[in-house]
Amino acid sequence: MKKSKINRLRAAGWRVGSVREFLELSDEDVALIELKLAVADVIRRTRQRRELTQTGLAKLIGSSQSRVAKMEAGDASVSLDLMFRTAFSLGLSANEVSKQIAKPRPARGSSKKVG
Amino acid sequence: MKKSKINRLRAAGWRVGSVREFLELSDEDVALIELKLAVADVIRRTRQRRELTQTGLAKLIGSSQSRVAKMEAGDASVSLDLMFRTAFSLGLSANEVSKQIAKPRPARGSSKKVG
DNA sequence: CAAGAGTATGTCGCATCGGACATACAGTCA
DNA sequence: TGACTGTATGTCCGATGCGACATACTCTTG
Repeated sequence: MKKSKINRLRAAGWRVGSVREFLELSDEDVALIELKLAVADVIRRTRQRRELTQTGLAKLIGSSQSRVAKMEAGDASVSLDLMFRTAFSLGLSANEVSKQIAKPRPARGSSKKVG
Repeated sequence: MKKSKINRLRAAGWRVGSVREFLELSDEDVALIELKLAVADVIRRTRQRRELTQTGLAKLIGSSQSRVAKMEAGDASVSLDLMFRTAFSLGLSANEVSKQIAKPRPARGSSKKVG
């Protein structure tokens, strides 16, 4: 295993910095992961705003609910290509996605703190 | 063949709209292709600004010159993941990439006109 | 012209991605 | 409690991406 579990960790509230040395992650890897997580968040929020279920979105993009779930979880098995394509299917433009990403999101998951 | 040749066409100076009906391209596909082409441009310009050859950049990202060439050509065999990772390796941040993309680039390739 | 540097194109084998399916988990309602 | 809806997780296998290599093209320099 190398980057198969990173997203899980990060999604669970870990600060990336804390696992970076432990796993072998380059700066670019970290940046890419954070980008994916940001896009994942945009997708989830947009889907919810559109009042779509994961299943509904899956149908919209010609995929399955599990893919959507993984996508929103920032799972390593999902590419940026699929994420952006999905965002576009939700009616977002590239610029809109960019703006949503730039904007700091309200720190979800405040429970599992890290020392 | 479906989307294997699109980039070539587009890169050769075609307006995407003109081939859209001919090939079976959804709006999302088109948006994704344009995004890739935009990122490709950012990469090329940044590489040149850093006075790197494609071979040099390839070494930098642990890949080969041919990959870099395809990447900058917006070839369909290159993922957004690789492109962003490359942009990050060049020292760009996600926001910097976004800004570069937003900014309209100066219409490269004025030779092979269409129509 | 030759030689070299830089870039482009095509292909191959292996690794990863993606849709599908099964199944588990979390909430809600009666 | 059971039934139902929505979400998460794990796995399979066909499809696609990637590094590598060969090779061709484009310039420049001599």
